[in-house]
Amino acid sequence: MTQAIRQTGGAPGQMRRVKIDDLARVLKMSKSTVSRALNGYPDIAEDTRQRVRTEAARMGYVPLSSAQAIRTGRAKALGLVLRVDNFESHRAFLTDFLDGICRAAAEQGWTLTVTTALSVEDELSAIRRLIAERKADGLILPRTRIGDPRIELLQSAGIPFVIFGRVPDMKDCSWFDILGEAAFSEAVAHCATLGHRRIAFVNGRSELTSTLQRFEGYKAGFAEAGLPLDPALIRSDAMTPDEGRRATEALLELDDPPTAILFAVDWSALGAYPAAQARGMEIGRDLTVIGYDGAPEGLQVAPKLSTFAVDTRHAGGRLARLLIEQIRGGDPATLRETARATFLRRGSDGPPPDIQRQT
Amino acid sequence: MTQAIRQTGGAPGQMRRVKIDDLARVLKMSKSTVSRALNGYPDIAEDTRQRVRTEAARMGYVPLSSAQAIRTGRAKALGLVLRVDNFESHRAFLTDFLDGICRAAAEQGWTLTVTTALSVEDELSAIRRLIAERKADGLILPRTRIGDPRIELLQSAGIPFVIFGRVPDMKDCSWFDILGEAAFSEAVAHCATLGHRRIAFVNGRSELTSTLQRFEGYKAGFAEAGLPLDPALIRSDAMTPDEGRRATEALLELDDPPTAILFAVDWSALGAYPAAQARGMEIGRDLTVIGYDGAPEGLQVAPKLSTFAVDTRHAGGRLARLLIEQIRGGDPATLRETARATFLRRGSDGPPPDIQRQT
DNA sequence: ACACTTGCCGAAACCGGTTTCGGAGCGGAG
DNA sequence: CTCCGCTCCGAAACCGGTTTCGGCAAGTGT
Repeated sequence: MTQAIRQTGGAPGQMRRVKIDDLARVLKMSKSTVSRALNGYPDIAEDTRQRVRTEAARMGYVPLSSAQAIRTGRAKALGLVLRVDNFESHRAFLTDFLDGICRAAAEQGWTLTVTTALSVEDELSAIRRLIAERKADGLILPRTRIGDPRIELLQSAGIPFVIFGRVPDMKDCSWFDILGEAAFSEAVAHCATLGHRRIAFVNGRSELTSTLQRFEGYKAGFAEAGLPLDPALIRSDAMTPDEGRRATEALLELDDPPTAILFAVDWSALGAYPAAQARGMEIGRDLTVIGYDGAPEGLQVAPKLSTFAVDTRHAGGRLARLLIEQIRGGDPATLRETARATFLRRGSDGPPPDIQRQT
Repeated sequence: MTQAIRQTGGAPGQMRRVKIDDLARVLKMSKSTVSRALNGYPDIAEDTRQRVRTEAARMGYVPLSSAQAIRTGRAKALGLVLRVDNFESHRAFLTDFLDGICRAAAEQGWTLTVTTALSVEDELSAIRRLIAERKADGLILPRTRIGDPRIELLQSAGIPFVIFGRVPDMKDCSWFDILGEAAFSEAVAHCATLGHRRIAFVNGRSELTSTLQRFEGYKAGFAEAGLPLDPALIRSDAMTPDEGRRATEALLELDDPPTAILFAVDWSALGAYPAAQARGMEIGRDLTVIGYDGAPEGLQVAPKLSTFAVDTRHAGGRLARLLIEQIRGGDPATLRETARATFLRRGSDGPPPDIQRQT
């Protein structure tokens, strides 16, 4: 790969950029021909196109994206606004997620512009700024909430966007999502097969759409297993280990406590460990715990946390591709994809104590 | 704040952008006057400037950054390439770091373009791409390594950059850094004051410049305290809990084991907990452990990890400001800043067992 | 009253690309 | 031989800003 050729008489450090006029001059062609050749216009002879391509590569020509942007209206940049106020949230998955987006974007010559926000208003104004300056041609919306204001904003502004999650009654929305409901009905089925009958559920923050879906899966699992649903075994709004611990304690103090607890979030499932330990219970033997997310922290506890792993990198990649497709004119309603979380059975689940005694 | 006024006869959803010509027409001025008024040129009457400013705000005019970029050569974007291969690395600090950068950048109307990389070559080519397309006017380099190839690349390309860390003999480099050496000499002094004499040090990945600096601080602390340095008490390349655990085990198996262990990285300090537990030792009483980073995971263990907290958000903010300053023409050699980590005394440190018995 | 600044603004060039439009050159049909 | 259509390319307009340059009007000195 011989590229980035040293410029003629440039100063040693500060070598000048190769621009399209330079390329055209060397090729003895007009710059319009060069541009059209590079951009795949059909009215350019294949032979000419090849000559342009190779010379461009030899001279290390890279079009200035901002110059293209002004005419094409596309900055070839994706936008991502991260909420950093809810202290935990992404963290563990963030690098994977970003990597997935960036790789997929880079493949097509796109980049990612990120911004952070501390509140809803902050988030919306960040989005507005991004699109006003055209720092992004479209947006990826993580953590969709019920009645998400970002969606309304973007739809009314006519800006392409794709959401990580699903919104129920929303037309003209593109999305990628992990089927949380499938995971939790599978989790219930798994526990039922092991012999559990009292299976609790500790859900996450209730304004998120994913929370709703996971709960649906939990209920569907009970229906399929033919088990009765007990409202006392259902908690929500636990996102942290601390909240998970308190939820676990409350559940274990019931007259008829659960033998298995399903957590919508790994991070809160970690709170079950100190709670169980405090009561002299051993997780995996006296109490089954299953999480969701595939957080690496689940490997640091003993026994290791059984969980439904989400391929966040893959999700990021798919989201980026869907969004680019949409920006290029694809119909949002057809740009939808889902994937399943994969169950990682590790040490924190097993048959309930009464079954164990029988054997 | 009445902004984003509805356009004249635009379609309901797709309202048109206000461009500088629109603004000029409404103001009955030439667009060059408008531009110069907005950009603070001195040859514009103050009265005119005010009229332009208020009308711009009223109409919700935001200049198209890519259009400005083509003439000014500045995209008003900072670049950040994240290494995501070394599985841990940023993670816990990433959102804070990003937030710091984004807030500081946004204050001045700048944005952040991020890319990920899985290897050194990947990293360098990502940087090249960013600057070739001018997706970034300058770069922030986190995690500086000894003989960092990114620095050479950027210096020879004449691209502004600022490093999070310090490089010893490097001229014309701008940086922000936390004084790791100060933290570790303080840590040694703290332990010595508590009565410890055998104070071990478990350092991080040896190719990082910060690793070197923390070790310098450790040595300086011994010199100041008048204690003898024992090479047997010094380990390195521990970045994960697992590596931290193994290092701790090795240290505790010495004939004359340490009574305190200083870790260059919180994440590896967490490994001391299972190691101590396995030997029936209680951290904070039988063994003093002090970390560095201020990772939130340190709050999830018992006793809570004493550590030197780094304000990563602040670091990001300062880095962004220094870089913008440099892009605007500031001299890199003068754009340098450092800050100190603050010791958070929690539960994992205390006097050594022999002292405790005496009292 | 006259030249000479000075303050302030408009016209036009420019940045680096993309896209429209028209036309030269050529082959085949009539 | 002419006319037509097709292929392929160049000239020029264009995108939305910034910056240079020059000129008009008012103010100043004499």
